[in-house]
Amino acid sequence: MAKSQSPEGYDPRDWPPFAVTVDLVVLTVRDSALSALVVRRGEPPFEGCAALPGGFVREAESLDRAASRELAEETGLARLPVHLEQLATYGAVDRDPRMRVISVAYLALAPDLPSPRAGGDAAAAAWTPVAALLPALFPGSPAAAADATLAFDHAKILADGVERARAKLEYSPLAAAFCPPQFTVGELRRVYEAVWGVTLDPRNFHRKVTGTQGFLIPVGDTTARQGGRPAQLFRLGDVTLLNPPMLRPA
Amino acid sequence: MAKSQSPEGYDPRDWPPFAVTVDLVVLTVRDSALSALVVRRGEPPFEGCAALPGGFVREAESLDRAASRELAEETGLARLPVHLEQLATYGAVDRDPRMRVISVAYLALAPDLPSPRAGGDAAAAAWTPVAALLPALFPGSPAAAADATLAFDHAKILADGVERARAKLEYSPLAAAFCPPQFTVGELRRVYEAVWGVTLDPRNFHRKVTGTQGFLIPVGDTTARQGGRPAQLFRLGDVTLLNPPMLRPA
DNA sequence: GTAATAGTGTCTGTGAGACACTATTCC
DNA sequence: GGAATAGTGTCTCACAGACACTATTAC
Repeated sequence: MAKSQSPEGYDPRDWPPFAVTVDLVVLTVRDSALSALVVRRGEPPFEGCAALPGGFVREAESLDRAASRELAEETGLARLPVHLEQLATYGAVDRDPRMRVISVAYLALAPDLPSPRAGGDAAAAAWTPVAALLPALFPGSPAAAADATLAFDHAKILADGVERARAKLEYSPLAAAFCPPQFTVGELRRVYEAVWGVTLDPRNFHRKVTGTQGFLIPVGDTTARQGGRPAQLFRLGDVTLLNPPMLRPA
Repeated sequence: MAKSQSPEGYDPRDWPPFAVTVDLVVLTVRDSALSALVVRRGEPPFEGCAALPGGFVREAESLDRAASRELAEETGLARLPVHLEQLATYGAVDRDPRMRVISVAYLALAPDLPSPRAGGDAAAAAWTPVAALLPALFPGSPAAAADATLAFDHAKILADGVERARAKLEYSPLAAAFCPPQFTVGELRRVYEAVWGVTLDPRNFHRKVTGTQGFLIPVGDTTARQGGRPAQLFRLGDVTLLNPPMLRPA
C-alpha cells in the first residue's frame, strides 16, 4: 500500500482488479460426527462436486459482514447462535480456472440445527460428515465416497478450518458453540471427541472440565437426554481462555 | 463462489472490483528489543506517519509470492533466511479513505540483519521497537512517541502479528527464526524475553529448552559473544512442534 | 579478587492419565 | 437384576517454577 507508482493517489491501472469472495467452513456435530455444510455444484467447473458455500463480497460491505450475510443466506436463519471468525485467505493464481479470485475463508461453529436449511435457494446446503470429505483427518474412517470430492481448493480450506477448530478447543471454551445454551458434561465431551476424532476418558474429562474456573456454570437442573443417570445441566461461563487448557491426547 | 447471478459463468458486473494488497509485519530482535520494519509515509493520507511495508498484488502472482517479493524489495535482500506466513486479511470498507482495498497481511520473522535495507527504494524501511509503536503490548514501557503513530489499520495488524508470534513461540521452534544459524541458549532466551516482554529464569529455561527432544542440536563448538563463561553453540533441530511446549508465564 | 554468564541439582506444587468405585436412571 | 450414563477418589508420573550451587570467562 505504500508503493504506488503515482504518489498523488491511486491510478486504476496500478492495481489489477480481483474478484473477492468469502467461502464458509460451517461445522457442527451431528450424531457424534463432525459435519460440514456443503453445496452441490450444478455447473462446470467441478460440476457435481461438493463445494463450500460462499459468494462475492459486495462493494459496500466488510469481509466480516459478507461472511455473516452468506451464512444467514445458506442456512436460511437470520439470527444464528454461531461463532464466526476469519480463517485464512486463498489466492493461488489458478485456483479458479475462469478468473482470478481471492477467497477469504471464514470458520463458523454451530450447534446441531434442527433443519440444515429451510430457505429457498437454488443449491441446497446439506450437512456432510467431514470424515467422508477428508478421510485423512480421521484415521480409521472408511475411504471417501466418490461424490464427496470437494471443488477448487476447498479440501485444503476445509482441512485448515478443521485444524483451527481442533486447536481452538484446546485453549478456548469454543466447544460450547457446538452445544445448545444448556448442555451436560457428556454432551460437551462428545463434541471434543467428534472434533478431535478421539475417545476421551469420561471420568477424567468430567473432573477436568468442571475444575476449570469459569468454564461451566451449573444451572441447577438435570436432564436424562441420553438414558442412564440424569446429568447436571450447565451453561457457558464468561472465560475466553481456558486455564489450564484441554490438551489433545498425543 | 457458488452463487453467481449468471449461472453459466462469471459476468464482470457480478463482482465489484477490489484492489488487493499485501502488508508485511516483519519482526526481528535488535538489542534485546522486539522491532518491526516500518516505512515513513511521504504523502497523504497519514502523511508523516509510520506504516507497514506492502504493495499491490500483481495479476499473475499468488498472494504468497507477492508477500515474498515485497519482503525482498523492502529489505533489499534477495535470499532472506526468514520465516514467512500469512497472518490475516483486513477488509473494512473505510480502511483506506481513497478506495476499497483488501489487504492480506503476512508475518515475517528475521534474524537481526546487519543493515535494515541496502536497496534503493523511495521510502527507506527502518527497524522500530514495537514497544514504541504499541506501548500497550509491553506494560511498563514509556508512552509512544508522537511520530510512532501507525497509518490506516496498521496498528491492529501489527498487534495481531505480535500476538501470533508470541503464541507461535510457545509450541513451535520459531524462536530460532530470530537467531543466526548457530546460536546459544542465552541468545534464544533473549529472543523469548523480547517477544513475550518478560524475563525468564535462565536456569529453568536452559534445562527446559535443552531437554525438549529435537529442538536444539549441539554443534560442539562454544562462543563467548556475551562475556562470561563461553556457551555451547546449537543449531535448530528438525521438529515442527515443541513437546512439551514452552509456556508463557501467566 | 569481582562481575557476568553458563550450566546442574533439588525440592515442591500442579495437573494429566489410569482406573477402582459409587450413584441413578431405564429396561 | 443388567446395561448405561454420571460422578468421585486415589495413585503415579511429568513438568513448571523457585532457588542453591558450581564452572569458566573478562576485567
